[in-house]
Amino acid sequence: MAKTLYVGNLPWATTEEELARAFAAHVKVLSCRIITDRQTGRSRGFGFVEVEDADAERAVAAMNGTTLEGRPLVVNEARPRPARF
DNA sequence: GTTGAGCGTT
Repeated sequence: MAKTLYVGNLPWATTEEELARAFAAHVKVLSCRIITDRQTGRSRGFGFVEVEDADAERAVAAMNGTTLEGRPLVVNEARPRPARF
């Protein structure tokens, strides 16, 4: 089982690898995805991290409020997406 | 070459 976490307030130059490393230091990161602008391909400043169900709250408590690259991170549980038909 | 509140692709 896995839960998706919303990570906001990310620096423009932050990559998935850096985000995964930051979370991997506290919890097990199953997958990570940085949302990039489809038009320009640049980072939108936020992303999503997929972690274990039991590690979700731990990841939020460990990473939420911390600073990455000099910017305070905002970590919360991602909103459920409407399933596609 | 920029910006900064916000929830994403098959």
